[in-house]
Amino acid sequence: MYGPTVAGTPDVVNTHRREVRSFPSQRTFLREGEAQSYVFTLYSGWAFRYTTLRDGRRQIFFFHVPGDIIALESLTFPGISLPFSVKSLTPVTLCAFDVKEANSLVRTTKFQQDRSAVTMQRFFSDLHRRIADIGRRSAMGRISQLLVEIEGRLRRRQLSKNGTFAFPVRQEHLADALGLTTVYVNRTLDKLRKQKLIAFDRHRMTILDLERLHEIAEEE
Amino acid sequence: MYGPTVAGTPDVVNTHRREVRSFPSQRTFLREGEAQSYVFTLYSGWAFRYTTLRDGRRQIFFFHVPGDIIALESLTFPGISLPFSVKSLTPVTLCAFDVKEANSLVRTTKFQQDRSAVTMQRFFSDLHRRIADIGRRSAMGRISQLLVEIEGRLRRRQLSKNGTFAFPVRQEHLADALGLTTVYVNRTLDKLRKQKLIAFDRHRMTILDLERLHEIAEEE
DNA sequence: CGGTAATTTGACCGAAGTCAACAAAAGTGG
DNA sequence: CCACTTTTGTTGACTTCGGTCAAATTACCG
Repeated sequence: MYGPTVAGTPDVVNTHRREVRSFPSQRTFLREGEAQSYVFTLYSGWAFRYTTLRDGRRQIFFFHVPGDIIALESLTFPGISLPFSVKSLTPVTLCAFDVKEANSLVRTTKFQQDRSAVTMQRFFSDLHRRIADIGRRSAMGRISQLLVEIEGRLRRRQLSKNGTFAFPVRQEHLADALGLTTVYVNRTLDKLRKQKLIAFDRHRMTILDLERLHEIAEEE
Repeated sequence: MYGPTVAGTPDVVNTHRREVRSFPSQRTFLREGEAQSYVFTLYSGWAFRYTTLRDGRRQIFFFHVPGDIIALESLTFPGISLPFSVKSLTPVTLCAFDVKEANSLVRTTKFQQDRSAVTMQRFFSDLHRRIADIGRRSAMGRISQLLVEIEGRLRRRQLSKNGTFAFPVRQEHLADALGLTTVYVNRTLDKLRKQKLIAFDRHRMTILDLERLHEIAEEE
């Protein structure tokens, strides 16, 4: 259902795959504090990077969709210990690359270099935007912003058709990603639905009016 | 007053400085969207990276203290456009390095390599922690966490003595960094002061009980 | 079909925001 | 060095967005 992407996957994945690993849904497959000598791309499925506070509260930093590189940072700083864990949201298939080799592959061509620079730039940009969202936007703004971001990322990989895409994220995850509670996420989603901006059932999200949603994302 | 650091500064700064630039206080000297072919170290003074929302709300992502590298990301991804601006909080002196050269210098010795890996690791860790703070901690927790973080960073550079350090950050900046309002930052600082955890006047901060502050930072 | 997990709804609460006035510092020019 | 202005910080009264608690519904799954 959350199958492999084709066009959007960095070529490095297809030409120099090293090792494939699969995990079931809801499995933490990278743990905070570990140092990685591998870099992973998410071949199929969704995952998220997160941390857990001492009393169990959780903060989700980022949702990973098919085609994403999972621990980007260790690509350029192999051996650093990660400040987050990564957990699957659906069954996932990962491709593992030796950091050294992945690096030399990326550096091979100007095309690959630019492509990975763009990837990095988007990632950092999304991460910073998330901080601004949580720090300075209302619940409406945050949720809109996240939906717009994810729709865009999926679209580039042909995983969103007319604003409709598979969305295996529970309201609890949205809450943990956006600094809200599930109850309030629910009420806010309801508001977006009643305003005919989005439609969804449990597994499928449709953005009905991207332009207005984007407007709300920016203004609220 | 916010003078140069000695021991904590990456050696690369002292041995291969390229160009020195100075800016007055309150000057935005790196702008969002620009691509940098230089990497900067903050030789003296404080600065912060931030973004501004359409309606003027501001989110501060990170405070930079003397000895910090300013746009870390462009060290490994030269040419990416930055998702943030950087503004001085005091008069600052920067050392600019050509990215290419800085990189080859860093790669020269195992020592330098490890050192810059640790720097990166700390930076990413602080950035992720900030997200978790804003998303999941109370005002008390957020402010405590930030003070503990900054005291630690300054101490490693000998800029904090017995928990006392120069602190040219206005309450407005704390608010914009932590997703709060100045009024509430003020009340919360007052609470910390009344609990004898910190003391401060406008330019100087003293942490009176680091252990308990750290406890609050983790628990609230 | 029955049990568990996820969503939805209602009633109530409180942490943090808003608005506004004032006080204390810090510049600034004469 | 002092009046004057501007920035910051402080405090009070009141509001609100989002949280909490708890009880339905509704979806999923074996």
